Amino acid sequence: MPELPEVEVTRRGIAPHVEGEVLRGMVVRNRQLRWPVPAELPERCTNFRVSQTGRRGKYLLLQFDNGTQIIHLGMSGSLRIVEASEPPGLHDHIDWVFDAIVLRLRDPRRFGAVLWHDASAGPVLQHPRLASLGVEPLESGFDGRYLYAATRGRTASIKHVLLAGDVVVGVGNIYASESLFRARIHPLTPASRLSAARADRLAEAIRSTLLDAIAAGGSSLRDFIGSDGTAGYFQVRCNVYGRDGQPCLVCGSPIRRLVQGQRATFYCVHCQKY
DNA sequence: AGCTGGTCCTGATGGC
DNA sequence: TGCCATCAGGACCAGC
Repeated sequence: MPELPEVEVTRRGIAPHVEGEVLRGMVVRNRQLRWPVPAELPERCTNFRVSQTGRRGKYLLLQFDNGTQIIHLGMSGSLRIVEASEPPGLHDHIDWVFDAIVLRLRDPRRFGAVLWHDASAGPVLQHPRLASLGVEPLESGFDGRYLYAATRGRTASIKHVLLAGDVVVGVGNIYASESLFRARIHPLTPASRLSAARADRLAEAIRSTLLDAIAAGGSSLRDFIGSDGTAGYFQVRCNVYGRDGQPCLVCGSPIRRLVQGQRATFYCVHCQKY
């Protein structure tokens, strides 16, 4: 579930509880996430202070003075703030224990990850998982001009290129469909065929779609903390995603579903053009 | 049984 | 031929 907005809302939700706090210990009940949690990770950070939280794409960063924990929520991960006395549930794999609260990771499918980047290895953005990521969609480097240039020579569909993450990060399967709907671009359009004007439209659609979703999630932050972790996930009312067969909210034509690269794509046959 | 929000890896393909 | 970027598919896992 977590795409960029959910990760950003998670970051904002946990930040007031962990930034500036000293990590007193970690409880790793199951190391077998996407990659094994490094055995030395807890001792590297215990009794170190979280200087700040950060985010790169869908990766959440816990920065310590001696390095950074890199957390990915995968398909089913969630973080929440709980009381130390709250017993862990099934799939609650990792606790970060602070003086006042516990930060707890739940991840049933275990596609998530918790990695360590030591400060001695240089800036965390040079970590192998982060080094080749595309630009941040909500930062100034992302605009129509960039998107246009970055899609030249890409024969794959624009939907596929958005999901690939090497051009722009953070756009997952839901928001890819939603952004393409807002930009009125058919998901099967070859990326290289986007005109400069349509690249402008798409870049703006991606920004506004993600910002709207963050705003919607931000309004549920109170529920996010201390809940079962799922309340922090939200969907802005989708225009197309999951609405196969239902009428387009703009023109009334039926929304269609197709499969691209084993992922479902939803679009309006009438509003979205090649 | 088949579907589900992510993304890494491998091996194949194509352009220069 | 070799190198590189890109592409397509499979893999990981649990819950509904």
